[in-house]
Amino acid sequence: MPVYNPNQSFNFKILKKGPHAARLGSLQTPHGLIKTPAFIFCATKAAMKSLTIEQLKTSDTQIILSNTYHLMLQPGAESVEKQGGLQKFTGWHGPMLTDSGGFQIFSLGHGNIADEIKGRGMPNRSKTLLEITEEGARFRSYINGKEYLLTPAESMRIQRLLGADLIVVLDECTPYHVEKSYTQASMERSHRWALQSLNAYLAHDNGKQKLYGIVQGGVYPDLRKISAEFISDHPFFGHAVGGSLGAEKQEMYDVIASTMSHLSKDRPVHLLGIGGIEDIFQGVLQGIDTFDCVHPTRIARHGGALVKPWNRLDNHKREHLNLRNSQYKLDLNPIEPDCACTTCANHTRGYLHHLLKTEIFLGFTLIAQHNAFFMNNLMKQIRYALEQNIFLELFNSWGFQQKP
RNA sequence: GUCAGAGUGGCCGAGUGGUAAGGCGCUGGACUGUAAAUCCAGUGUAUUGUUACAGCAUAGGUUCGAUUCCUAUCUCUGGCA
Repeated sequence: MPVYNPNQSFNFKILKKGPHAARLGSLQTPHGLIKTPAFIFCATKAAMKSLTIEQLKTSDTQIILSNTYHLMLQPGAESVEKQGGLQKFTGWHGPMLTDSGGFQIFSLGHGNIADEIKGRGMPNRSKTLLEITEEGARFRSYINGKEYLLTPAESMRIQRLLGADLIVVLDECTPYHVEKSYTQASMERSHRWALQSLNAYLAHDNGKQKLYGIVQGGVYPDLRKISAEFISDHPFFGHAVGGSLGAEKQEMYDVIASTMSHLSKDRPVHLLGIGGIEDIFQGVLQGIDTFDCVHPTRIARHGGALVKPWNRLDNHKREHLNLRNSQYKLDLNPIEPDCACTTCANHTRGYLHHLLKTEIFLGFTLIAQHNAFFMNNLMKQIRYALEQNIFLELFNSWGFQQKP
């Protein structure tokens, strides 16, 4: 595990170029080196749900992220700062990223992504996003009802106190079901917020953090071009691709492709919120360097274990097994026979099924550990393939076809 | 033995002279910058389904109609012997 080195500055190197826009790289931070392409696990409230730091290390995790919004409400940014910053607070001494709260401007107003895309709204839950103005976003705390105004400068201040290596500008993650005119106006406001974030960041720059600018523009190629060029034109350390990526996978891949074609090529690029297996392959092919997603850890808590295509018994549409299903009750196989994780080494599907049915937390932990190992191993294989010039062979061997 | 109370779907548990609420369980599904160990749907039998037939311990009875009222029986719980 890398140790914090204040003299170690940031840099991003492209070590090798792969097919299409794919690239192998390294991202140096004061808390350690991240080999890219890499996956960032979500420890939103400064904790990986159901996994310990030790278990994260065991599965070769490189970097985790936490969230400005959640930590602002509880325990408060000052509290984390007084306790030594996120790394000391969590016990994770490797690289970290914090999200700006921009996604909560979406999720606390519209619910989760699937619900918004499918038009299901937010059943049984009142909106705690009160309004979005030029100044920022006003929220009502779901903990104590107190109102908060999150502005670009405030997000930068909080992220500075939290102390992650990589931080991102405040933006609005645009929904799918809005008019193009809304997406455009939102994008333009996010651009203004990006500059305010950048200025606030530069005013207090202490060399310990680097800032990512976020590309918006929804599913519209012309807006993505404008946004990508805007972000590229300003001195952000890295770029992130955010906002609505569409309702279907092909639409997402098209949005990523059009965005990437207009971004400057020398900075690290993060794809916000994406972590499906195929999505990662397609993203890498388009030049994405880092990904983050709640999916591997969330589905683990719902009984979902990630599996490679050749280990899926019947349903090839889904990238995981639902171990709650009765078909696994007496299954003596591990989640995957060819997996080297500790869960697969020691436990059968039948046992994991039992843990899920009896609601023993260990079940979530064991599946989450498999999923964490799976994701890190996937990225490892991708990096190896890029290094050995066999990325497309790997890509094809997993059953994916190049899109678009 | 006697007195009292109680028997409702796989389980718990409402309920009432007009055809059994809600949980749990079970079976699936969803989940992509985490208000998510959450949410959604189905769950007596037969048919794709409208529908048909069962059904509130068991057997009778009263009634247009009984899970509800009456009688007997069985079982359980508690008190007294």
